[in-house]
Amino acid sequence: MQEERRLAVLRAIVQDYVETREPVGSKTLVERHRLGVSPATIRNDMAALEEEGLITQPHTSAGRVPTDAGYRLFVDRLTAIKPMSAGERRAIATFLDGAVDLDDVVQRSVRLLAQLTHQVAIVQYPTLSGSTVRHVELVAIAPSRLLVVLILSTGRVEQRLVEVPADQPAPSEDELADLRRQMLGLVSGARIADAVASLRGLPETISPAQQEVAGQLVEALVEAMSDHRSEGRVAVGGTANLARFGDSFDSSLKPLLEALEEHVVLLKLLGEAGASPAVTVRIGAEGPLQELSSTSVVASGYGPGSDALAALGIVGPTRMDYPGTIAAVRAVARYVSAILNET
Amino acid sequence: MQEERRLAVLRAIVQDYVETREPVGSKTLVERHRLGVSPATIRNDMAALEEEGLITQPHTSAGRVPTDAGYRLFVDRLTAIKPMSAGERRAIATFLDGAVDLDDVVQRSVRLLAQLTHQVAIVQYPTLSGSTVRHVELVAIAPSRLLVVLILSTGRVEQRLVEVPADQPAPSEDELADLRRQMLGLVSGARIADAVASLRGLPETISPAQQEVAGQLVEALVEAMSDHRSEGRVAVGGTANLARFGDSFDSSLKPLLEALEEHVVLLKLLGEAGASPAVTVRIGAEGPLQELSSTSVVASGYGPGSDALAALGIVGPTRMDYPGTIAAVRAVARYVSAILNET
DNA sequence: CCTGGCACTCGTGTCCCCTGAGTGCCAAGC
DNA sequence: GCTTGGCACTCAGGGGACACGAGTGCCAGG
Repeated sequence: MQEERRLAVLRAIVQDYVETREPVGSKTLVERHRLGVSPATIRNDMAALEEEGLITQPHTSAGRVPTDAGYRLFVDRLTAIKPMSAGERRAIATFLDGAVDLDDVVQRSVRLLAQLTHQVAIVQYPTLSGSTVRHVELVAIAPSRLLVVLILSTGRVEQRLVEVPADQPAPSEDELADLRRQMLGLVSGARIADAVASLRGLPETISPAQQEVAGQLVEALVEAMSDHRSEGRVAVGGTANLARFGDSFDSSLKPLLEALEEHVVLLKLLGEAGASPAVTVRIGAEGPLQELSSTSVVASGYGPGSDALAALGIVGPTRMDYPGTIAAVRAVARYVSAILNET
Repeated sequence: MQEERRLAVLRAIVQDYVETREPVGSKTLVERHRLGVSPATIRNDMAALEEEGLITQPHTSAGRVPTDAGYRLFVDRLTAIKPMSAGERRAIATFLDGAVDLDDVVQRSVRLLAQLTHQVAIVQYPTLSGSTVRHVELVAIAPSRLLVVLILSTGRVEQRLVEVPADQPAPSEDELADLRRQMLGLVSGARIADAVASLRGLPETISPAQQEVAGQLVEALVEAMSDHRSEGRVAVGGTANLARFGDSFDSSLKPLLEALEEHVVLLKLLGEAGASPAVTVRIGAEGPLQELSSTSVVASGYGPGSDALAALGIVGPTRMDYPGTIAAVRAVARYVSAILNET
């Protein structure tokens, strides 16, 4: 009974604090929320909540502020994710549907997320490892210059140039076509990880004269498949929203800006969110970086199919609108996944 | 005679102000620089410099601060660009030489610039329009699916997928090879702008049966050539350096962050710098954006050949170390140009 | 033309006080 | 047993008074 009201008080504190950015006192609380009791009662509840470590007061004569644990409880139990309005859904859909290719999808998603949440948005490019091979093409650009093209199920196209060494015979059109057929047979439709394994064995089955060249081609293809750069690539947007950070400027802005430059760090921030299509919330010091202990991360996996391919999300102050943010992240993740499924 | 000393005073003021970030007074000036005269004399000079609009005092009882015009004069006449040290040159060279492709060159350049200047670095991807066509390739991925590959002198590879409509006959291998030969004849080695013009006339010379497909292929090629996205793409780095901005945080940080998100705005900032391989300095309100009136831009064109292809540079507070920054921007532009020339 | 001296300005830091928001606790009431 | 009004207490933040000192402009003498 009182327990219920206490949680209601916590919810009210979180909501008010997020909105006003100021420690919230017992009096203003009863004024703004219909709690049906007097300030004195609220004070008792607050004392209890503080005892439990859910709220704290910056200084003696100030109101209360949620702790990380307070936000945690709020997120886990006190909030129903408010669904996006029809208008918002439509806006998301039309905005993302205009994308022409994978890169465009990612870039639009970042903008969209930043705009919806008013936070810094991060979108990881879909990793190759989870996707499958749609097509492989070999092209002789010049007698001794071969272009290897790899097309993946995500729509990504990778290409590599291969130079045939001067002391090697350049493969003929027919030989090339044959090689291509063999490659396709091995990898078409296969997942990247499997494709790499199959390819490794290919050169041995080829006529010795062409083994050298085939080896090089396979090498290029494997490299394209395990391309580290696109594997770890992320897009960042909405950094201008940092200007609203306000107070915690000096203390947390610099490490955050530094983190945003380092894609590796960002991937660490998104963390295991990429593993599942559910929204993950990391509050304050729960995150992997102690420098960012006053920021939270709301992230979700996305990708075609039910197991996520990559992650997207936002970074913001612990004092953020969690329900709205979670809803936005979830919505964008779903729409992007849907789009990736179509193509 | 006095005129000379006045300029020396201006130089000293700029140097001290940049270093200390505080208005500089007559007394500290004679202490730090061997000007050989007394503070009173300096005061007279300062009054004259202020009369000319080169310096100003924030408030009556404070020292002097350079105006935009003061910085301008300093940059134009009072500073010899200090050459980079041998160590720095070597560091630049080795850092950039490790790049594997064009994107990598650009990304490394951004990091390098940011690190050298401690400012926010901007590097424009080389525009296509100035480069020439090295090769065109047509590949039938499936009977009704053609891949158009365009390779440019800058090393950039663009590709487009073309679907042959169901009601059209798919071109045979021979027809495709023939079409490719014709295309190559028209555009190989040509500048993008010319190539686009030549291609437009191609379909008319083709047998009517294939005109439709040829037209689509030409369309895809033209689109790849005038790809707006890569045309205007820029890389940004070193935003963490914004944290050092210090005082002018609130006023100029937000617009700057916003500008950094908008690539179009960044291109405007770099401005005509891309037109020539010389270093351009834009101080404060000289720039195109009044919101950024307290920031300066130091930029330079770069690219293979003597006429620049794209621009790179840095954005920072008007109060910056111009000689060092100019030297760094120039050095990086030259090295990047050299690398583009090699490949 | 330079220099030392001098009066003047004014931003900044410090101390102090006051106000008001907010609390904790207690005794009375439902 | 929870709730409530009352009350004393704490303390951050704002505002005024004040001294300090950096820096200036001007003037008269070298």
